[in-house]
Amino acid sequence: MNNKKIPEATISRLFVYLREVTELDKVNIRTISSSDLGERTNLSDAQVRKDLGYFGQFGVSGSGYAVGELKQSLEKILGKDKTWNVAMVGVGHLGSALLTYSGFSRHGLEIVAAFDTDIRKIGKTFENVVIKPIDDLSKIVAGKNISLSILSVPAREAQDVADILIEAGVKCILNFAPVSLNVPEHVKVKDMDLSRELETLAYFVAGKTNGKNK
Amino acid sequence: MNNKKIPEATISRLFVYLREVTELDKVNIRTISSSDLGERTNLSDAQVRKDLGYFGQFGVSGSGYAVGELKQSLEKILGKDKTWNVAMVGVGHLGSALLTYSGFSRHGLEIVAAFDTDIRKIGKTFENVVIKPIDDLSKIVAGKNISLSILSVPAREAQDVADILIEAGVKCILNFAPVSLNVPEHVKVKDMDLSRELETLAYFVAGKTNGKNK
DNA sequence: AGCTGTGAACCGTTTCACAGCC
DNA sequence: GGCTGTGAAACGGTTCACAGCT
Repeated sequence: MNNKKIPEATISRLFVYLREVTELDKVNIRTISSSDLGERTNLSDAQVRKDLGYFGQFGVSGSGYAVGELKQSLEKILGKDKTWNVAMVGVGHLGSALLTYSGFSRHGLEIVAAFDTDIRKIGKTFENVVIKPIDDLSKIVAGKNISLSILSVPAREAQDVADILIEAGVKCILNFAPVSLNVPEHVKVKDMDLSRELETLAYFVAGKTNGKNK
Repeated sequence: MNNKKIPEATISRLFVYLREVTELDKVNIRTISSSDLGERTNLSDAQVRKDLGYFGQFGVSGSGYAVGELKQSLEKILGKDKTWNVAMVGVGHLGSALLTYSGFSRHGLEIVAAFDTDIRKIGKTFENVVIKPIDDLSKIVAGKNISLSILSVPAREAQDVADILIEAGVKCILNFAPVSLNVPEHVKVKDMDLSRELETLAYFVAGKTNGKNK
């Protein structure tokens, strides 16, 4: 075992290993080595072993990891026996697309509430979720014990809405608004700034390639 | 000056500084110190100075950075005088939301082509972009000199489509499919695995908080 | 022989701390 | 006095390399 601090990147990769191992299990592959698993996930064998090593020793020297066991262990570690209630704030193009995205619930993430300021949207239903006004956010988030949220409101409203979410007890924000949110220590934010990510990628190939002068 | 290798994280933050400086410029603030800029972006003053330092010395000791100049310098560094053609592949809920998202073009990213396999979608138009079959991808991507792409197809199709994109000359993929894509050295991929990001956030607050047992 | 688990080395990035400039 | 620019130190994470298990 090991009680050192576990890198966030390791946790994130654990979900990737679980995904892969689940596939292997489906096709009845019983055993996988760190190097094979690394190849399937574009990671090094050492990386795979080190990541798994944080949580104990479930490999077998000489043969690798038992797929079924590894799958179960990862599910346990990652809390796959739980479901999470998620609040969605901002039901524009992106927000409504995410509301109808089935990928979340497949991973134990249930969007159980959605909010918007636009009166024309309030009362509408997407995938069994009724859009409510932001004024109701506090009560609903507390009542449904929601600690995860997705923020897809326009940039200028993002900080205000984040404040309301945090005040209501939300602990995590997946932030699609292109702004730097100010949040207290105990709240985790992950920025999903699509334009910025794409521009950053572009920067590194810009030499060889072909943006056009305006 | 400085010709050391520049971290990707630095480039990504440069876009954040530019965003902030653009706001400051709008409200006629003429000067900003590294610590003020750091506060606005939730970064340390040292981080701000080091990032900017990679590209020369545009600060003024004792008073800080001239907002207008810094804005221009950042625009130049980041190639904001260019526009980029982007191909969108997979026009489901998410893909069509992204097609109608105005944030991209505001940043010089023009979605100039969109593709899908679903015959019912082909020929439809979103924001002046006509959906074409994947079979036409190669020709169109080459013809329009497209080096950036957004991949929002189902997981099982993602690798095949990525191969086609790369074969056609695309250099960057913003990947919304929850799979580890195999790509050659010269192609850059940024994974946008929404469920994984949210689950990873959840993991770190799971102790204190309240996922429900299934 | 094959493969894991893990200290140690390495590398990239961030933070510190201070000399130098305005 | 205030703030930049930047080497040096610290940190965090990845890769190496090998002892030990099966």
